[in-house]
Amino acid sequence: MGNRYNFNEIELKWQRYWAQRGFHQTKKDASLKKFYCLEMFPYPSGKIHMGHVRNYAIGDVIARYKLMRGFNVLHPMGWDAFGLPAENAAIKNNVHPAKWTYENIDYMKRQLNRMGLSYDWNREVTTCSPEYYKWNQWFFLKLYEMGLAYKKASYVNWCPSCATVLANEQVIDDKCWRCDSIVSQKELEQWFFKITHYAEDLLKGCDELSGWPERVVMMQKNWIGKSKGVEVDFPIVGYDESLRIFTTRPDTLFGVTFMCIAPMHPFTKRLDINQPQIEQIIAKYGRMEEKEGFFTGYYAVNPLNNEKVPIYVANFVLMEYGTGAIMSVPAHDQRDFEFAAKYGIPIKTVIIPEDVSEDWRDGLKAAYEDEGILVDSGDFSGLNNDMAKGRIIRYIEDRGIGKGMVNFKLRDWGISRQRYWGTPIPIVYCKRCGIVPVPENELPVILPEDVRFSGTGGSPLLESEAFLKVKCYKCGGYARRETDTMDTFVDSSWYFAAYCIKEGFQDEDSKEKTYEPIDLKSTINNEHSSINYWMPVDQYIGGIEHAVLHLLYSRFFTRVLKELGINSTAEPFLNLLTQGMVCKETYRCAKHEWLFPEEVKGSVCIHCGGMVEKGRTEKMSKSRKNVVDPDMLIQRYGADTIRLFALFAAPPERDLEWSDKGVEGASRFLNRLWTIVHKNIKPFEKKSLPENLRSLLSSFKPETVSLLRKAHQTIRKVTNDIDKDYHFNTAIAALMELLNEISSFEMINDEDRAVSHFAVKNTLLMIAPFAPHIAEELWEAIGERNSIFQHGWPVWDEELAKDEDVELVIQVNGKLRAKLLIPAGLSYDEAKKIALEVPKITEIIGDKEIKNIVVVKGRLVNIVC
RNA sequence: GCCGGAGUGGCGGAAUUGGUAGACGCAAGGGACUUAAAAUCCCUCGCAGCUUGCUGUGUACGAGUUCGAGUCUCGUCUCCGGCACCA
Repeated sequence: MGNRYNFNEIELKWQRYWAQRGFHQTKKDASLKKFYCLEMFPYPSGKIHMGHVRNYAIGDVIARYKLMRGFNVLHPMGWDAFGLPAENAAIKNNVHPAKWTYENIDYMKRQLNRMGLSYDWNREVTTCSPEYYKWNQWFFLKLYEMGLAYKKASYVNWCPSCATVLANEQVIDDKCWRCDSIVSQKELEQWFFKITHYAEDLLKGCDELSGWPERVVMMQKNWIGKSKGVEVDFPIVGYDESLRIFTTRPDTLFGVTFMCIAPMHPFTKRLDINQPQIEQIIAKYGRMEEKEGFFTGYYAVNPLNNEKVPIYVANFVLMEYGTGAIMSVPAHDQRDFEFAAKYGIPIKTVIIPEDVSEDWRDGLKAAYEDEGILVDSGDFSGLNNDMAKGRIIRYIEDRGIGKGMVNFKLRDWGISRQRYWGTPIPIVYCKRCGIVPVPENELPVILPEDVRFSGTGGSPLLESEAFLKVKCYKCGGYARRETDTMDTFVDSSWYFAAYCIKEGFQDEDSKEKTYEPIDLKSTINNEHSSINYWMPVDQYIGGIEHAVLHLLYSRFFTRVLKELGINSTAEPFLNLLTQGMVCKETYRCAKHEWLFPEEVKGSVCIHCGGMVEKGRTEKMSKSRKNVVDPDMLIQRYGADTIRLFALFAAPPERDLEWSDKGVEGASRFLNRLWTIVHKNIKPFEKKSLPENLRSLLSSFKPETVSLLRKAHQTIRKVTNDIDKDYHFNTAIAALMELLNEISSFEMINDEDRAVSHFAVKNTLLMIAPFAPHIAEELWEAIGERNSIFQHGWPVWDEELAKDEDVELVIQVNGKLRAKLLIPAGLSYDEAKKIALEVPKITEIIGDKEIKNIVVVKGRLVNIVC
């Protein structure tokens, strides 16, 4: 590697330079245009992985670019530091979660700095520190006051392996999102945040998320899941009560042939119903393979046509949605159809297709769920079913047997976790006073450190007498502390606001005073607060895996912030970039499962000699043995190369296939840049372009003009590519093209040297956000004094970027037949004339009659004959 | 099943409002330098055919609109992602 540049030396040099000068700190001047660039903060698991590298490289380019564009840039970083792995490590290695976590943070912070990321570390937040989680507790109290935090007994998702409760969002295919264990149902007393209070608003807000990827917005909408319908009461025969159901299909009410209630519906306990059968259904809950149920022995009356219909218990009816009871219309609902077929329940058609020519009534094989005309539906017969919906709802409301209703799939957010390493919930239980919140001035409730980690399940907090025993804040009597901690998603639901405030004052008039690092209280009703200055986040960057969980919770919390008068906007993230995964090819052998590439010789497993099958490229993961270690790469190629490759190999939102050879390519490019600049440092001493450049242009040799033009075109292209959807890959490609032209350019006279210098200077400026260290170093080498980032982003001259000659494409009947260079700006008629004079074209046309000639100015002529 | 997104060389990927398909990079082949290798530099590179410069063909498949379609419309297939008994 003889003449390669010493990246290690220069990268450390500039990292020191930036750090010593506080280069990445924000300016405390509220009159400046701000740009808040945020990447999802990592969980301090030990080391950073390639996904982090990609995420943070993308964010760093944006932050540095905006800095060069003159924005006051907030680019912070922190640690999502509470969570289960720390506790598991404690059990396994007998090390306290705090120690484990902070050591990991130290290591990872060094790694991030080694990448040359432009973070303002003064604003670093660590969620497991009391200065941070105090405010989680403060939020809890506020939500409790607002009636948005409450406790209730409910069936919850229970992961037996993690010994904790999971939110609905954390259950994937009936399995724990973290450990893949089958999740069961367990009845527990839990704290909930009433996110459903904002269901309508969160849904409406989706329309404002124009800076988000469409599919993420769609996923949020689906998750909130609004449906409009009607609730109707069906009187139970021989009983003084009604069964209330919810339906979105009031138009099918006349086709009801049975009813279904959830196994956990209150009626199943109140009425005399076969309990063992219910138990059986509940046991299989969550893992049901087919529709099952049984007849309760009771009947209900359809209030619309007074028909008597049987009531079933059915496993597919959810207690948590609607009323926990449904009307069943097998003719027009596939699910009901299957249930009816299985249990021999009659099917009654009430909607027929408008085109009745087919035999719609005979041998129905599936439910008819499309539009049509109502039949056998009393006064509503003959109506279009869609129109009938509204009328039937009105009829129901007029008769007082039900009312129009909106339902959401979104459930309240269960935040209780039976774990140690999280924020203690600031509540005590008093025999006399019941649930008593910890008063605000007693915060934070500190997580005790002197606990043991046995690993036998259950929270270690239960064993800490000092923590557990407490005086009631109301009556002074004996009380017990809540031992559950909060879901760690609470921590990440507002950290973006914490960054804003960590540094304190924004301007002198502000009444905001930061007596402690994150004082949310001081910002209440202060429109000049730093939160209001920096929020919302202008660009948020992270993985698609948070499309519902974290992003939805953050939107919820930001609404609470707004209600508290802390923040003035309801939406936290203006623009969202969801970067793709980092993938790599995999290898597997029949005996030894997944293999590291080193374990494959030729196409044979080195352990057993068996044939190795090349697996698909998959997301890098330890289990697939296809990870590459960022430390190793930085050691071998330097941070600039890794960053450049991660940005060049694919557009940010797409998956990136890792390629060792591709990294070599990026490295080659930077080395080429290095040698070309160094080769030319002497000639560059004669450097400035003449003032009257344009008038001199005609005296320059064509190559010189061409390089000048290329430089201006590249500035235009790179700027547009970054501004428009962050197309870094094509921006880098354009810079490569420019460097190719610079390298083949021969300098003969002073103006050549000046133009070449101009091209190099701008190449460095444009490469700076991508590969900041080498850019700084070469910037210095060509004689510039200040940091390259203090220089503004280059601007192009539209005149100089204009092509002199353009290639005119001549088509005959849409087929490419000739190309020739013509001066730019020729008129239609001139272009036409030139095209018709090309010998080859006249030959092709021959004596055919020309029917039409289409001219696209400066591009092509199409002769139709 | 429903809702999204995507299909372009050996590979990653480029292609403004429809206007030269394959930018840039990787891999491959050839050459220069070298005792040799590495590094570097130069040339070739969608496929097929031959007269080596041209002709034909080509963006998952089939139609259509258009002077002209990777791009627009309809249909089909495949892949990926999300939701999945939500009444």
